[in-house]
Amino acid sequence: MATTSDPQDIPSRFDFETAQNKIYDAWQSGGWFHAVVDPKKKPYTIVIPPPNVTGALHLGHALNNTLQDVMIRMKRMQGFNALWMPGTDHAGIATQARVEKRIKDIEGKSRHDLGREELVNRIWQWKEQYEERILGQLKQMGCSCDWERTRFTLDDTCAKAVRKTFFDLFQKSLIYRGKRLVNWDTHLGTTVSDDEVENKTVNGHFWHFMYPVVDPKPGEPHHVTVATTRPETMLGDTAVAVHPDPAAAFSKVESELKAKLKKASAAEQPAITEQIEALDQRRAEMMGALEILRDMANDGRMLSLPLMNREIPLITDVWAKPELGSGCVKITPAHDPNDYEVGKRAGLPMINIMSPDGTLNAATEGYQGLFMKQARTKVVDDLEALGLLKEVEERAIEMPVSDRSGTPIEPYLTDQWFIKMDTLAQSAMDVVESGEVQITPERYTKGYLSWLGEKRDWPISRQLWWGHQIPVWSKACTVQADVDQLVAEIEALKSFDSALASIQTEPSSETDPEKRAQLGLPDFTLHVCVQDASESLEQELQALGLIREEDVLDTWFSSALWPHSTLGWPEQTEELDYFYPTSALITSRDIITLWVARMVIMGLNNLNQVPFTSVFIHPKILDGNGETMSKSKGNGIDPLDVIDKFGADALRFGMANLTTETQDVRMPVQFECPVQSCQTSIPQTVKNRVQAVVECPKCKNKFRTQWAETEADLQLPRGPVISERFEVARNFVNKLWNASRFAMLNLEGYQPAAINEADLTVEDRWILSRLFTVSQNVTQSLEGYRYAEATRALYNFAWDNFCSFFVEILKDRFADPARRPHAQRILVFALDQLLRLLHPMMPFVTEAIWEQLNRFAKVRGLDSVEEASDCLIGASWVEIDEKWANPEIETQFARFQTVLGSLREIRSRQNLPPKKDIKFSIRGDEDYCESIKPMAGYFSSMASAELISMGPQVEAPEINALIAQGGIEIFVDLAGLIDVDAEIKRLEKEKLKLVGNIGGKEKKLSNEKFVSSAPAEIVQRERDSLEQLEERLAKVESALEKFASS
RNA sequence: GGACGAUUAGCUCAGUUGGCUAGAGCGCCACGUUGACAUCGUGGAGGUCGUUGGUUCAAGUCCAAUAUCGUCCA
Repeated sequence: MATTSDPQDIPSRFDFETAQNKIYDAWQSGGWFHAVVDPKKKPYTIVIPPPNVTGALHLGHALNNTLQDVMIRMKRMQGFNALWMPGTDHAGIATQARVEKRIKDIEGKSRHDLGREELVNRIWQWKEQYEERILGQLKQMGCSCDWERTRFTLDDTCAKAVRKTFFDLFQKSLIYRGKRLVNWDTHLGTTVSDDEVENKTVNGHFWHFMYPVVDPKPGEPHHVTVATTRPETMLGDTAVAVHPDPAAAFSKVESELKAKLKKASAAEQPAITEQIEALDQRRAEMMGALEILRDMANDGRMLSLPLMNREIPLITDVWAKPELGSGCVKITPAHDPNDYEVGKRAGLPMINIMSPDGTLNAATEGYQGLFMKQARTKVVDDLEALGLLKEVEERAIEMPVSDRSGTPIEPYLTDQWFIKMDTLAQSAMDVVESGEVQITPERYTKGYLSWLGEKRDWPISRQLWWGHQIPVWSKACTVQADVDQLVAEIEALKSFDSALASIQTEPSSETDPEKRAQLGLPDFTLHVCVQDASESLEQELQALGLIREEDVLDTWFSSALWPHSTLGWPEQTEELDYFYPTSALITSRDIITLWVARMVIMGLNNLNQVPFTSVFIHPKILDGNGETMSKSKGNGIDPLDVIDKFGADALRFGMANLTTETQDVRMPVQFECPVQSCQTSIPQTVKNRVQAVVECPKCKNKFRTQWAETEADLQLPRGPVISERFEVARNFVNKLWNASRFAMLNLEGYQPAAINEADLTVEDRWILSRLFTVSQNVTQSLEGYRYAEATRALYNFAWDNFCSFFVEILKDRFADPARRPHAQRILVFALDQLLRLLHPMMPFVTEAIWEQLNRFAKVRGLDSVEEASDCLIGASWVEIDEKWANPEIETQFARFQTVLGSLREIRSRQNLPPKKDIKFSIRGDEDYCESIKPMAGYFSSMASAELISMGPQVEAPEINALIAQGGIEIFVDLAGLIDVDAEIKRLEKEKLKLVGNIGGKEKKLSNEKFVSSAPAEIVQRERDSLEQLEERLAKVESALEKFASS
């Protein structure tokens, strides 16, 4: 940014590196980001989707935050009290896993070596470091967040909201504790939610085992065969199931296959027919045996579970599929979701065979201490030794894997806290169905509704240390009398207050009293939930022997409160009153259910008001291969690298430019050679993106990537990963900068004054009319989240209208002292408006130009002049009076553009140097010529062409080049210049094209149906167009004849 | 298995309620640099709109199948 007042010193490139920090500081010190409650203004609020403190921001964040800032800046300029609430998320499991791994890698210590307090301390240190980095990245991008309000999902304000909410739901009995089969991450030692589990297809085996039948009767088999992909779970088997009605099951499968066959295409049919035949054969072979097994089950026959010397029943259950395997299925209720359901239906015991660390527990006798994988080998070997292994099949199996640690998930039966979802989910469905909350693009509402529609209870406890610890103190009570006594004791406590503490009794999950007695299980567990951190009550409860729940809450619990917790809830702050509900939520689609739905639920529960009225779901950025970008793949782009190379404005404009409604976007990425003199772009491939060191194919120097680890590799310079897709935007920034530079260079002697409408030239009216259209378009597009449309409108206007025509025309006018003052005023006004429109997308360069414009033309305007605001960020949004919309002027200007284009084309095809002056004439009707007249002078300045005559009777020069279009003919006098061959070639080509077009039109118009059915105006348009084409053809033909005869 | 999206120029993408010769940027070709900009200017080449059927006077656009890719859910 030039600080001198001499416009000559403005550099021809925008120095964004220097400008960005300076401008950002100025915005901050100007207090532009801080929104204070002001009843006189309308609020506009966005809460940031808080980035996880797990690591630095990636390009997806850059996109997400750009879109928010664009909206906030526009609304701010429109006069709204715009608040963008920033903050970060503690991201429970993700962050803890990350820090634990780091400590393990560097110090070789586990979390248990450190202890809870120390580990949490370490994570706080990590958080401080990454939060600073993340917020720094947002600032570099130009985000205008209200930093004074920055929140963290684990800070005191959020903690208060969490405890209040938990207490409220607990009191309403919407939170409960229960035994459930959960996804267990053995590496991290915690439950993970379904959403944190990824299913992978891997090559595995399908083992067939034989379980001996106890005392088989004559005619009954001595063994039952079961098959499994997880042999080790057999140690926890409590039954084997067979279908209660095999015949019915077979017919059902058969009729399904037949139905499918009917619908199937010819290509698919043979395969299905084959399946039906196989089924028939199988039925014939197996039906008898299955029926015997079914009868045995009904008769209460027992099986002997090998290795464990336990007897387990043969039962009937529909989960057993006669069409698969042996038709029998082993049931392990504590370690498989489907078996769990069977176990519940049949009232089977549920034997947990695993410890939290993933080793087998005492229930497995000889297998205790082995990891599941080791146990698998041993179980298979042992069964084989007993002669009970029948067969091993190779097979692709689905394996659930933890997102966070990459270890296989073990289904595990354990006590967890849940939120009951039925009424809560319904409330969140209602507000979307009624349109109170609107999701854009609309198609995402379907997923939102169907997910909520399942109303699955939400498991909220996590066996972690990093997070909000569950505020519940519990104690087991052997019998009811104990419960009553304990409740009385609690209620008698000095600090007890029924408004602040709520009591729940949880009956044992073991419903059989005898078994409870046998296993020494209590009848009840008493839970006390304490609303606010109250040291005295907590101590008194502990004195009574109650122990605080060690688990923490799912990280999404605190995120769900984000729109109101950040505004101070549960305190009734004036901010909450004023800024809530927020206006828009802008986020990515993968967290619609995890986050968006839950915010709606919690907002409604806590405030009886939706958290936001509009949700925009933006696209995802994929790499050139269509894969999602991620650091673990090596195809991730650091927004800071893009900013370094192209500037923050280019990053932002580029991001907005690819935000269309329908599509995810592919962004091919490259390494950039870090050698200053080289900077070659090296396309990323699946191969080179995982290498630690890459060699530049051009300069042969090596550079390191994110994978570099060895001392030697780390010595190499780093090669950033960038994408050339930001070049367009960078060039656009530069174009704007230079057009503005042109303006500054021509503002000497500028005198502000209102513009007299009568003085406006055609091009002035044209640019005003365009400005009106574009500003409308941009405003409407952005308000509908159609960012790409807005960028296109701005790009085309700024480049094609403003720079290529308006500024070019002004060059001529600036040369004339009489016309200069007016030209200056209109240019200053147009630039002023353009800057405002571009500011939300490209805040830095527009602010830099604004500052210069203020230096040379602080007072400006159209109908009246006034002093412009010091900062563009605080300027008002563009509102052009509709009176300037002028279609006639746009048509008139288009004629000028056509003539100019024709001249350039002739020049190009005749190979005439740009500076070579030419003379030309136009033959056309009066009206046309009249409309060209005011701009006739610009043909000289813009095409070095002099208009020598114009009118209906103009004679063609003896030797000429011709272009006929739009009902006129343009003749360029080429005496002594002409390249006849080029001219003939060109004319013939045009003739060919015209003949083709005319043929098409004639055919269309001779079609009786078209003429009679199509709207009259469409038919007329076709007729006019045909007439014009024919006219043009006649002119081209006569020109050709002339060359032929000469 | 279900839901949703995509398929248009070599590449990345636009294309409103069906209606003039389907657009842009990059890349490519030709020409051009002594005052806004070579991160530029001027001109040009390049597309049977995935495939097949249907509706219509008229289909890139609507409908139905189908193929391929992607995302989410099971």
